[in-house]
Amino acid sequence: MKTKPTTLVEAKFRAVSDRTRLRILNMLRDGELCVCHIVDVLGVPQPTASRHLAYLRRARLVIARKEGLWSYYRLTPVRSNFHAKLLDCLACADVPEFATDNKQVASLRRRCC
Amino acid sequence: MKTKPTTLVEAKFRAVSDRTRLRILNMLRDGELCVCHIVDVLGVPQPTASRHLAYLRRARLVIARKEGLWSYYRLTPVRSNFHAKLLDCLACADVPEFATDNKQVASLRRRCC
DNA sequence: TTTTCATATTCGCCTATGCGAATATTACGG
DNA sequence: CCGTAATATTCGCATAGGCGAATATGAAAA
Repeated sequence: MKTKPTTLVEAKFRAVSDRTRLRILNMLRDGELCVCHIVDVLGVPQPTASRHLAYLRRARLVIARKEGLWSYYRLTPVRSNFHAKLLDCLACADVPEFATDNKQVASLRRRCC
Repeated sequence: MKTKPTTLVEAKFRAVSDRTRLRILNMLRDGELCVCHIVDVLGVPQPTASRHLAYLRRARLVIARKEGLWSYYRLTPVRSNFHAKLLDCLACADVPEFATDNKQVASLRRRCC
């Protein structure tokens, strides 16, 4: 078994090559959110969101924080030039769902959850 | 069958989530190369390189130019902000093979092929 | 401790895709 | 028209990963 180990670069790129995960990362750009809100905005079953969040965690793109029953996710602090540039890509990625997602997130934040 | 259509953003990210394709894109950053040189530098079978080049073409990341028996590939001219940022990511991606690839490419170019 | 709520993981199925090997295609020389 | 060289595509197989459904985990409440 001589499978070449996957680099973190590849892992990060693969992580952002899925629509749902792109939407999650975009939602987190303005700060942390709890899983239940992410589920609401995405409109997907909770296990689906959880699986994608785990994927993003493995790629070191998000970090989770526990508080009682709730888990809050946020973007991992940028430590490399590559990571910074990758987030720049997100900022100008043309994903149809971003617009409505952003509105819903803004609305959630206004209700100060 | 209600499969959501994949956006070009996702396609581009998926295209760069493979080591071999990352190496190809990196090699092309300084200008076009013909397939046989790409094969040599990568050290993979010709059909493998060809398949990855086709993948990159579908994602609109590279363009091919035919000249007699040879095909020359180069990076697609940047037309979107996203595309530009994505290439910026490549420039600071930490991929082990880049260093030696760059040396081999530089050597090829010096021999003015 | 039993229940309940929020989240995470597992399972089964199906598609996407990587790879080696074989084959097809295309263009040129003879 | 053949043969050959350069490149592209196809096939068969194996693994990664997406999804729905079911289940597990973990913490707070009763």
